[in-house]
Amino acid sequence: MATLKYTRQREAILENIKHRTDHPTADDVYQDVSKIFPNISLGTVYRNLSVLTDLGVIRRLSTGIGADHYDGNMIPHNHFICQKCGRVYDMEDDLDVTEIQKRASRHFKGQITGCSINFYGTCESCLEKSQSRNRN
Amino acid sequence: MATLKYTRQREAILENIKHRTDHPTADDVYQDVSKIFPNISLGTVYRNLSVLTDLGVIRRLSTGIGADHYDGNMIPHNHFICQKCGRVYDMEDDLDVTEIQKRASRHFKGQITGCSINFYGTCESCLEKSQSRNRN
DNA sequence: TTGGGTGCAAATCTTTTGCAGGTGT
DNA sequence: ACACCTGCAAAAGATTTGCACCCAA
Repeated sequence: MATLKYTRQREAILENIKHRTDHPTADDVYQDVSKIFPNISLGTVYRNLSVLTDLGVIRRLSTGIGADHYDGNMIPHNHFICQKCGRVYDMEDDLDVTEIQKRASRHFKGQITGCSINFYGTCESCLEKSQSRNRN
Repeated sequence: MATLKYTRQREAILENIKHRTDHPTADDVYQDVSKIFPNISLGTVYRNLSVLTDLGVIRRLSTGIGADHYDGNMIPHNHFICQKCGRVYDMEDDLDVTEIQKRASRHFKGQITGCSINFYGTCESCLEKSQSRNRN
């Protein structure tokens, strides 16, 4: 099997994701890491994001709006996706995904390894924007 | 505002989605509807799937694996997404999304209009396939 | 030394869009 | 007639991949 090999690029990418809380896209990470490695390529970023996701070190969030986002916070939590601006927010709910997953497994013949709960709507920031537009 | 106008293409697309239970992609629908309208274009299928989704007549499912899928069943239910084959399955769980959404709204300043719960893993069919491979 | 990793560019896949002509209402 | 819709094709956006060179182990 393939043995992972250390690279400064991969470290920088992981560092970047772990140290930010805004759920960046691959391109967001690329923009940031380019400041340290001006020659890094977007392909390398994509490859490493996939590797890190497969390792379970970071989490990929498919929002259904534009590019996938990535989350360095592996403590189980759910997300809100703004359908106006596409931004991803952490939810502070009391949903125990582990328990939900266990219950769902009882009625299902396949193997369930994960569960994600996404909320959709308009974020506070976008609500305010449309309110000020309506005042005109 | 734009008033909807009847077209045979749109009817055929809606018919197709409503009468199948396999959560087709835009291209799946295109393949099927092409049998009735050989000249229909993929663009028309995409446009109509968006219109119907916006109307709330069908539901768009973003799986994070390849193309979006569509669901003609508007009775609230959740989905399982096989990470091996990308297929989408209906879940028969007892999760009350309305209640979950209401509870989440209490801790959130934006406006929540929807919630989707996705389960991930390997479906029964793909489990069997990998079992038979291991016997070799 | 060698197999994984990188940068670059091309390719792929999915979805959107501009436009000219067609069609419900 | 007037919008809305369609087919076609090109464009756009996101992600993957082939390849030659590089580098950590």
